[in-house]
Amino acid sequence: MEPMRVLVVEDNSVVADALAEGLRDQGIAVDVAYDGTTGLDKAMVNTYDVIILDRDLPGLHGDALCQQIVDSPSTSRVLMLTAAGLVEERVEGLNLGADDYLAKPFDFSELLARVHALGRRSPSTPPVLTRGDLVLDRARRSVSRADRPVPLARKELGILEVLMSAEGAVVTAEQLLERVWDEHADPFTNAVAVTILRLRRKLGEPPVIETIAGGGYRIP
Amino acid sequence: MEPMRVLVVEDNSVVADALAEGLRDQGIAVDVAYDGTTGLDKAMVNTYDVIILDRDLPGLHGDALCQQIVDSPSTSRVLMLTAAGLVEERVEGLNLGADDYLAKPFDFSELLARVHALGRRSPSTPPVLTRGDLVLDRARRSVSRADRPVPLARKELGILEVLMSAEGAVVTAEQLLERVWDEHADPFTNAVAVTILRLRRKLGEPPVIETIAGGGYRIP
DNA sequence: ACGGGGTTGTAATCGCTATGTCATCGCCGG
DNA sequence: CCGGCGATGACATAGCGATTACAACCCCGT
Repeated sequence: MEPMRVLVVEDNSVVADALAEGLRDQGIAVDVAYDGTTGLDKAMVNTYDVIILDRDLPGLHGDALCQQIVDSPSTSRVLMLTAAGLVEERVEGLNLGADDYLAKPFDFSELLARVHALGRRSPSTPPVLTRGDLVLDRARRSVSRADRPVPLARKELGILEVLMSAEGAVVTAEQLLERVWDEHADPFTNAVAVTILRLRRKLGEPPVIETIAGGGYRIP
Repeated sequence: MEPMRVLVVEDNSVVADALAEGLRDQGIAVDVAYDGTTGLDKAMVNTYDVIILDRDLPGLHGDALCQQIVDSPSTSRVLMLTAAGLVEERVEGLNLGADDYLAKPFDFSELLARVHALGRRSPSTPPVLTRGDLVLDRARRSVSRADRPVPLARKELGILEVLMSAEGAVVTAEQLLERVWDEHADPFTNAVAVTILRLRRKLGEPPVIETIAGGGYRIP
């Protein structure tokens, strides 16, 4: 399954890195931005399920950032971290369109619970993807071809999910790396190629995944 | 969809009525009790998805009421309102079986979010679940396989209940943690794995619970 | 209060397989 | 022929889930 994607925007690098590490331990793909401007860039370019946003940011303030995210076509949910647990702060954040709040200092497990809660609410793509005789049922993490079940490993399923939801468009190996692994993945790896190979084997004949010379894959 | 059913138990009638009104605005069916005894009566007679319970009640104390509700065959979730945000209060409440807590003063939207979160996990599901030769009777808290009774411990039953009501969908270990334990549970525990193991043993052959590599269980 | 069976969580270990690395292969275009 | 890119095969291993053993705890009756 495609992992949940989270962006952490926090200027204190110690906090940011600790958060990122903790979330990654949970199998979440995490990107980090140490200031608001970078955060906004990443939020615009990539697609995240949840954006964890420190309210007190140097440069571009968390409130402004939040508003921009909400106004953008992005569907990301925003979890705002506030310094004090004041009710007024919460209300302000609410008005700006954040989806949840957490006052520092917080318990990591509580943060985790909320991130998952938000991720679950995230507008989910259709539960069942279909392409030709291929069917991918997200809820049961199962794939079948011509009514025959095809057992897949995690990354294989992730790749197939991305390719199928691309609706026939070409997806570069690099995009696959970002979405199924995360942005910190070694750019020189050929893990994608290997996984595509194994995926093709399991899916059998006739071939479903097409290679586009010059760097990309697609399912027509 | 059937509306969510909520009971508010709160002695301050101003607060109680405000809450009720706010919840009704959200399309929730709300009953109100202004003291613990009445609250208990209603809780026993009707079926609620969520019971919002003021801890500090005249007459029958909130703690006692909570315990009675939890011990009863009712499947209602309890959201306890505590006066102070003291950690001790929170821990006590959870030990008594409350599913969540909220410290006064609270933001209404936060209360709402939590009520929905709790309600989501307490569907007014059928009283008897069936899957293959497995039968789970919620009211009697009993399980049988191929007409043979299978005695189960509480957590085991909880897990089985979640899996059976998932209708063949995959449930992640983490979702099980949230629903069978509570949302503040230690995310690094392997309690789920152990309980699944014991559950499998008691259920015998052939295996009912399938493991989906990549983090999940299901009953096909 | 006391004791005991049953229940539950923790931690250590085991075995397996999914996954990544590396080296090689094969094809296509100059 | 050669250079480059993607496919492939072989291998090493990290990490996950299963399992075991144990300790803490809870609830019940005496």
